[in-house]
Amino acid sequence: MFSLSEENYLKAIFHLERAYPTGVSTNALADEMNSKASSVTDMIKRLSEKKLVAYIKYQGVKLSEQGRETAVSVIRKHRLWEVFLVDKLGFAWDEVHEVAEQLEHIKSDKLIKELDRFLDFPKRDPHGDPIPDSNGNFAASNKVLLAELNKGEAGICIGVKDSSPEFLQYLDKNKIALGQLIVIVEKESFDHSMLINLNGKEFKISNVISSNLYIKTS
Amino acid sequence: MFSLSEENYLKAIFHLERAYPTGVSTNALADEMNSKASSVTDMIKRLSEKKLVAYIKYQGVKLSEQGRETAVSVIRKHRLWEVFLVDKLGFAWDEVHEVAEQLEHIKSDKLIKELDRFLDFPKRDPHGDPIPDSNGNFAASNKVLLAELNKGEAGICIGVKDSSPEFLQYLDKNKIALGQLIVIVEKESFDHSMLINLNGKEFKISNVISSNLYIKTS
DNA sequence: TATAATTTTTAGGCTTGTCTAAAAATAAAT
DNA sequence: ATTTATTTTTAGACAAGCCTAAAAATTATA
Repeated sequence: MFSLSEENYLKAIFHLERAYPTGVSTNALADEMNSKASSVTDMIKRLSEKKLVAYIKYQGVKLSEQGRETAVSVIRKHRLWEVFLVDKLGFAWDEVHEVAEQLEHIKSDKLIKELDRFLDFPKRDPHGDPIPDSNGNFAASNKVLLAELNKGEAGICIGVKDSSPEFLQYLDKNKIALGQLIVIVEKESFDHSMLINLNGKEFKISNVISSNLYIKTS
Repeated sequence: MFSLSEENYLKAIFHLERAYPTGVSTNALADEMNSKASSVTDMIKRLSEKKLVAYIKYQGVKLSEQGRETAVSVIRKHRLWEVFLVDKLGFAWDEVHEVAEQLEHIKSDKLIKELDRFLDFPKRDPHGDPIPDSNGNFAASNKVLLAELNKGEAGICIGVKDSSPEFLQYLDKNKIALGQLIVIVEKESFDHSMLINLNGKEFKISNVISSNLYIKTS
């Protein structure tokens, strides 16, 4: 069993490994954890002693197999709880993160197994992020950012990159929900803004928006 | 906001106050918390500085109004989660305690409000213990121990005093569930064992059993 | 390639929550 | 009413996690 703090560090390293494939830097982790570099060095040493990460001084950290398993299990729990909060308790998708941050640390295999069943084995959380299965495997998804599509192309919105309340509320306000078909009517080459069609209604969005929406095209 | 440890101490003090109305002793608390008397003294000092308990050296502790509120709120959360685990996730009543011990510390007013609604505002947990309302009030109940009844009397089983897995499994095995009508056919004055009638079947139980079953007679 | 800037680590300190061992206070017993 | 036993508190230590400030290592720049 690992502490709450250890689990949070592992989760952060997991998320940062995509951006830092050669090793997650101390400062990047400190930034992600809202802590100081010295605290990160301390924790990394502890995680390294427990064989949860591979650590070489001045070269950042990588998760070990066991570290990855633990991180993914926490992410699985986080996302299942998010589904619970939205589907069963009526939370909005911008309200779930903080509570799920707490619930993800509850330790009980049976609880997660039964929760998964109770929720009917969901594959994605309310923000469209994939829920890893109990073996730690993520469903492969051919998602692409809306910003990468061109005029005339279309696809279904399947997730958000930025899941801040501000962005999610913007989407709610403009009736952009997961599952929504989006057709690109025009694309401005200068600022990369787009004119999109949602259920017959045309709507203009900036590149900031299109760079934070995941689309399934196939 | 209080720490996990502080919440657990407040909860323990709350439960012990019934047995120690003049003040909960350091040793009793240490015993309940599975810790040492010196640790308890330390924590009591911290709780006292935060005005959660009234503490006089060598005379034990009592909860302040704020301490009681906090303890009751934790108990409310514990019992609501127990209902969730049994009613929604299919846990047995002897499997819920450990998980509820973790879930009771999740901090979110909205979560508890919505959970309560989702569970249809339950009044009792799976062991028959009352769930305090959001103002901290317990429903008054005229429950009595089965052991206190005499030959010829009858009542409905509404709760357990001992909620250990061993006792709960004993009850399951012998088909004694909450809501069950129990009639006392005979009572042995020597060892206080009883012959009881459950749905027409007669069954003998010792005083240990009857002293741990709550009955509603009215 | 030396120097400057940045990143990372070390050193030392703080709080929470725990412990053991010893001292002090209270309660029990002769 | 002393002595004995028990309970409670104090003193001092320790680990986890965090911090600041300073030193060391690395990277960038002139």
